[in-house]
Order: sequence, then structure tokens, then C-alpha cells
Amino acid sequence: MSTTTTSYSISALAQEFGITTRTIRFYEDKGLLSPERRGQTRIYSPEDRVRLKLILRGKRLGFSLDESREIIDMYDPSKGNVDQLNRLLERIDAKRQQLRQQQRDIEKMLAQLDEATARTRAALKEQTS
Amino acid sequence: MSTTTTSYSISALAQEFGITTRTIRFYEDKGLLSPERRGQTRIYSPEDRVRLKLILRGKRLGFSLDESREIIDMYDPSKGNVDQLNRLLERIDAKRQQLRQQQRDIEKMLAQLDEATARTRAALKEQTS
DNA sequence: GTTGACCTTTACGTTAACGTAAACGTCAAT
DNA sequence: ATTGACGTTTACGTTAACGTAAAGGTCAAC
Repeated sequence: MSTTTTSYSISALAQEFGITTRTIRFYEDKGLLSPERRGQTRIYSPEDRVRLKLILRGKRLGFSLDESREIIDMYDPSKGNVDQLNRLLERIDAKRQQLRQQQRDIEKMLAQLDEATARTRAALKEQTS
Repeated sequence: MSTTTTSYSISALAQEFGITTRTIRFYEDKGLLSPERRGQTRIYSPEDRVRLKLILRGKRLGFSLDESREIIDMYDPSKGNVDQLNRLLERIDAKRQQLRQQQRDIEKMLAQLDEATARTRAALKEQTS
């Protein structure tokens, strides 16, 4: 059995995702990441990288860091009694509905953009005539 | 020919959309709304209402007010020479791609939530056994 | 041994999107 | 004529999500 342990430096991750190291440290400060340390230096695992990816995905959807943290934590329901697990199921469902709302919003906006394109093309024809 | 002119007070709109009057005035301050006035009092037209709806839709998608303004303005390409109209077409396309990215992000997140639900249900079975 | 490329912490600064309060005007109802 | 419900402006306060130094530590390369 062989195990290959990939790891990343903070600047490597920053470059890959087009963010600054400040941002990554900020996420750690907010409890969204907790990389290991070799001395003072942060060492990021593939799992850390995945978490960062999820954070940035949430960001693209307009989620706050608190929301992203919530969603990430949903993936691991290790802790909790029956009551807490049931509440978790509700929160998951709430997020699902929010995402469905966003889907509807996107559909409408895309339709609006199609309209905008048509109008702009029409305006162009006016100009060129 | 008959014309019915519907209008809204600021508090009526605030209540309908679940926001505060402060927020509506703030949007006006930022140039996103420009209602008529009867004396000092603001009078909102159906078009103003639509604009407000678009702003809030953008907000749900994580857009800044500047972005929402841009999108709203795209709908009316009245002003502009050929060059500006072409640039407008490009910006519209950019927004479209951004929305498509968001669609992909939502798909992945929904899948992630399904996983989370499954895991939570499994954890519940453990507890109940 | 010093330069350069990394890393670190600490801390003050900035922007967006409002919240919150103060102080005031208007107008219908009691 | 005063209360209450609405409207107004002005202005300071707040939070999130970083940006931007400053000051310093490490370590390989020249």
C-alpha cells in the first residue's frame, strides 16, 4: 500500500484560484480553513483545497462566508443527536429552496438578456441603415 | 381610450417586498430609482416597481447595486453609437456567461446537498437503531 | 554575507449596503 | 388642538470582506 500526500503552499493556492494570500488567511481567521503547520508556515492538504473551492463557489453565488461555512459543515453530520440531525435536514432543505429560487431568477435574467440583445441588434440596424 | 395610472407609496412598496423605506431611498440615492414627486412625497409608477423587482432579483443572485444597475440599463439601448452598441453586446454576453457559471455552481451545490441529506439520514438511522 | 523569494503576525484603512436615530412637515381623525 | 400615521432630510453607526502597509523570520542562491 502506497500513500502519496499532496500539499500546497498558500501562494500556490492563491495563484491557482486567482485570490490573494490575505484572503486565504482571512478565511482561516473566520474558521473556514485550518491548515496544518510546519513551524509557522501553513501547509494545505487536498481537503483544504476542496474547502477553498467550495467557499469560492459560494462566493460566486452571493453567499456570505457564514453561509458557505454552514453549507460546508452540512457535508459532515458526524456530531449531533436526533434533534440536531432533524434540524440539519430542515436547514439543508431551506438551502435547496434558496438555490431553486436562484435558478428561477437566473432563468428570468437570461430571458431579459436575450431581450436586451435583440433590442441592441435592432438599434444597430437603425444606425447602419 | 382610457388610461388607468396605478401608483405606489414608498411604504406600500416596502411592505410588498419586505424591505424598509430606507432601503428604497438608498436605491434612489444610488441612481437606481427616480420616482416622481407630489410635493416632497415620492410617487412610484409601475415601471419603478419593476425596476425595484429587478434590483431585488439581482440581490438574490449576489449582484452589487452597480451590477444590477448595469443589467437594468441594458434593457434600453436607446443611447449610443455603433461602437457603444457593440460594447453593450459584449457586456450582455459577459453577463450571460456569468449567469451560466452560476447555473453550474448551483447544480453542483444541489448535488452536494443531496449527498448531505443522504448522510444525515444515515446518521439518523444509526441513532435510532 | 547579502540578496531575493517566500513565509509570518499585527493593525489600521476601505467600500458596500444599509440601520438607526433625530428633527421636522402634513393631514385626517378624535 | 392633539394624537397618530405617514412622509421628508441629514447624518452618524455598523458589518462583511477583504486591501494595504509595516516589521520581521527563514532559507537557498550567488
